[in-house]
Amino acid sequence: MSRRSKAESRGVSLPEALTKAGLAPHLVNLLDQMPRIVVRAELRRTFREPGATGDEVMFVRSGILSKFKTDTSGRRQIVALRFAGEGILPRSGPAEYGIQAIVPSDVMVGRAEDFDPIVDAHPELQRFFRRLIERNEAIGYEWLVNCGRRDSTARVAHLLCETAFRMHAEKNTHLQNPFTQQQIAEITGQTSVNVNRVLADMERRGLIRRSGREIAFTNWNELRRVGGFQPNYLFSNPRDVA
Amino acid sequence: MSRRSKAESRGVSLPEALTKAGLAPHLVNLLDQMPRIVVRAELRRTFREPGATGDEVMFVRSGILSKFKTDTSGRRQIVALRFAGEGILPRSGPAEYGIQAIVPSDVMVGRAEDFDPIVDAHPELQRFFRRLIERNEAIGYEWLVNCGRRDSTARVAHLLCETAFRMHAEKNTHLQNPFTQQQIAEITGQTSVNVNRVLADMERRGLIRRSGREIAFTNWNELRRVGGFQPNYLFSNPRDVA
DNA sequence: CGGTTGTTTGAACTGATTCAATCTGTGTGG
DNA sequence: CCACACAGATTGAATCAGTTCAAACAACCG
Repeated sequence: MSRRSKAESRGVSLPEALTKAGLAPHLVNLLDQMPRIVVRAELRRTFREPGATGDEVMFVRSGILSKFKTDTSGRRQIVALRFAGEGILPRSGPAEYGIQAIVPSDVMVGRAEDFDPIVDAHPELQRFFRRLIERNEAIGYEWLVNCGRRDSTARVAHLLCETAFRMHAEKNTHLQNPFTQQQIAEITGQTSVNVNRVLADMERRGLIRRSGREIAFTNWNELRRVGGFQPNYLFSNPRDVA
Repeated sequence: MSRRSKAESRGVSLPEALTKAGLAPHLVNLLDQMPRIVVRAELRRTFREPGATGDEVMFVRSGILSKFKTDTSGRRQIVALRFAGEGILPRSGPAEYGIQAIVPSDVMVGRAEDFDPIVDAHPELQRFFRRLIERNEAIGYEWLVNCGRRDSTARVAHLLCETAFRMHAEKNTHLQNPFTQQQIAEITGQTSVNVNRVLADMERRGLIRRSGREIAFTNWNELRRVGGFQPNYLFSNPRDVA
């Protein structure tokens, strides 16, 4: 029973997510009535290969998807994450990146040919999705700062803070950490060995406490400071910035 | 005479750029008739502060603009570039990044309130700008791979290749390098001291030859290989991929 | 139980930073 | 035309953060 309840109670429905993001009810309905299928993205299996055509809309009902690219020497870099309630818009050509699940995920997949006409017909929808795109752009820029300018501890700290925010971890006291250390390495541009040492160090310094995958934030403010985490960039709507 | 001809002959007109990017003539005209001003972005002066409202469209007539962010400890990271013929679309809220010129640049600035209604009214324009946005996204992802996964030599080599492409350097034989070593460092996430050593090393290895700011590609293929540069991500239109 | 995935640890090494000094080219004003 | 200022490029030495390689350990699952 526990597995089933986890997969479903944790899920985010499409209308729920769209409404919370500020979309008007009649437009929510319009999108909700689009034909689509629900696909399970399994662990350790590539969901979409790099180069796959981008003629799909995706919505993450539960779990987490990652976009990744692979260096010529085969080293993998995760370039974006999509948490439950977030999505991936269609592209006009093939995607340069692949898609893989971080944890087993339920993904709603619709066709671009159904999606695009609806959006074309409603300027309000265009503005809505433009805001989401802007948010993703802002996150990408922040990740570049993370990889380019922060040291290894700060990078991990920043990722933990961002993840807690995007997963709506309750009051930032603890986080059911979804990542393996290898995945943290692939996001923050380092090796899993070093991630391990960084996490151990953060625990020694009293920033977090770990038991299994669960991470307790024993000193949230200090963790934010260490990671240089300023959550402004995560709010797609200017109204939301406190 | 040489200075004047450089500033003007190198400039890219808006209709020229839009047409080349595949936009239909009547839509090119529509955008070209928008009210706008031309502003000179000076060197070493911030053109737009981080947090400035994003209610402007910009088009780079000549020169290069950079988007940058600053870490909490004050270290600067350049997160995107806009070469002549490229632009910056309006945003719904304040921008998280600042804008600064890499070299003195002429920028056409229009108002979002003039721009948005035109785009709203023409689905073809929406598709057009969506493709440009997708291209910028792809470049951002590639930069993440660069910072996260490649060593310092590869990062610089990759940047040089990308710059040669985006500046349409003739047949990839040489490049009027627009960057200071400090700027290369701010793009590739390292220190200017190391960039200096990397460039010297690349010259020693016969990949490039330098005289002043001019860089000659003495071994373009090897430079590409070292930088892991696969230019696919730079083509906004799938047709263009050779 | 055996197999697999992920975590932890150690030791050696290396790539990149830091700090500091020097050098070069260019533009400015006297 | 020279002196000076200034931005940028170059170099050296010391240090350090992060990688690499290798091995051991823990947890989980069929």
